[in-house]
Amino acid sequence: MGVNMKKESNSTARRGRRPGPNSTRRAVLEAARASFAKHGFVGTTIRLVAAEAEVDVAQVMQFFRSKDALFAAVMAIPESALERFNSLYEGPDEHLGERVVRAFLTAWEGVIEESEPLMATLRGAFVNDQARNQLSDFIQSRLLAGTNENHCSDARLRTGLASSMLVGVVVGRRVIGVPTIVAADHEELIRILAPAIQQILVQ
Amino acid sequence: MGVNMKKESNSTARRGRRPGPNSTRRAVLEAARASFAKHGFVGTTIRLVAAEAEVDVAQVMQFFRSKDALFAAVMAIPESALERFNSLYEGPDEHLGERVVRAFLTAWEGVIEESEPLMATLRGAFVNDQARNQLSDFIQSRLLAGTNENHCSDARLRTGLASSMLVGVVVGRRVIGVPTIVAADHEELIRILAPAIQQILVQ
DNA sequence: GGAATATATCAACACGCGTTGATTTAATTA
DNA sequence: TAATTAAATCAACGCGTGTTGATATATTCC
Repeated sequence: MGVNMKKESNSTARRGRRPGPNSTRRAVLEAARASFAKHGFVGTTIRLVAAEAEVDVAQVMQFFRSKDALFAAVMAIPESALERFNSLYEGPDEHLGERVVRAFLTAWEGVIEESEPLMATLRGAFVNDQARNQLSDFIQSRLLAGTNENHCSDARLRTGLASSMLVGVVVGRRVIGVPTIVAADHEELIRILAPAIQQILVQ
Repeated sequence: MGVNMKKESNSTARRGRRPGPNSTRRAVLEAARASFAKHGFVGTTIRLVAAEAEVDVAQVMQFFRSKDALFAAVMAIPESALERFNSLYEGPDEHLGERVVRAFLTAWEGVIEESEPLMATLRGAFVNDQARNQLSDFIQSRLLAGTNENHCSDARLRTGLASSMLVGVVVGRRVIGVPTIVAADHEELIRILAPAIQQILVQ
């Protein structure tokens, strides 16, 4: 009784084929991440992900149990993106706005392993409840994670608004594709946005 | 030869039943507007729109030719919303930011006949090319329409960014539903956002 | 009345989707 | 070798979708 030990094997190790290098699973995950980031949740089909990863359709369902589970595996916000926001409040207060804008731009437009899950979450937030909650948490509390002051409701609102506005800039650049905003480079954006974010955050 | 004159009728008016009060068409349009605004383009099914309007499915396809055409008819940004932005530059410059924020909040959260097409366009921008272009134009040039100065590229970028950020706030409130941002009322938002938008617009 | 036209209803098509089951091949251990 | 287990492939199901055609019922003009 107790735990389910099959047969009389005295070894706890399971027998049979060990999981291989799992290169296929990773290929599926990367194809899915790219597709979810580019086409959104409903615009992504398992069949196309499978084709992109050069894998059978049923294989995708065997690794991940469903399309929702596959999406959940993709949109897990990577640690590297979260850590980017943890040390924002260290440093001179008069440059807080600039540090925040830089952190956002780097997270959303840096290496694809970091930005694609965020884009997938953003696009999915319009359709998928889990993505909506995750993005809500990100907007609400990412900028608050670095500070250890008492968060009066006004500070919570201010950080939430600053995050929303920067997400709006990302939407303008990478979803809607407003030409003028797309054409601007990071330093140009920082020069204009940093003072405004600064004003919102520190009153 | 010439124009197509049927029979020898000397009257250009067509015979047969004249279009009725068209109450059904309007009911379909209102149901579609609400659904596109609430559930987005892909989340809206013609069958549900027809059911909501208490109309047969094929009727919807008879009035509007396709789902895309129905969506196009819905997301036409109403004149009242556009006019809201035409007189923004009349008045003291030190209150420009406040006027802009007020115009956005009123357009996006005022009466549903005005805000629903905007919400439909916003949600559709993630899937539909036409909606994306329309929203891009709105973000790019709505704030510029009121001014008659020479638009240096810097001013175009600044107005585009201000619009994107305010769209981001709307996304946070009405799409993602960030609790703190949803809970804030208009005056609270204006108090925090107006100075930041002011700073972006007038440098 | 009778022709002409708009409005409304019914049933079905073709397609792509997520998902499932059966089956075969490959790798690992007793 | 033989058993065990994972990886991979094939074919299909059930469902909901946008869309279409045939058909019946009103309404308007000659």
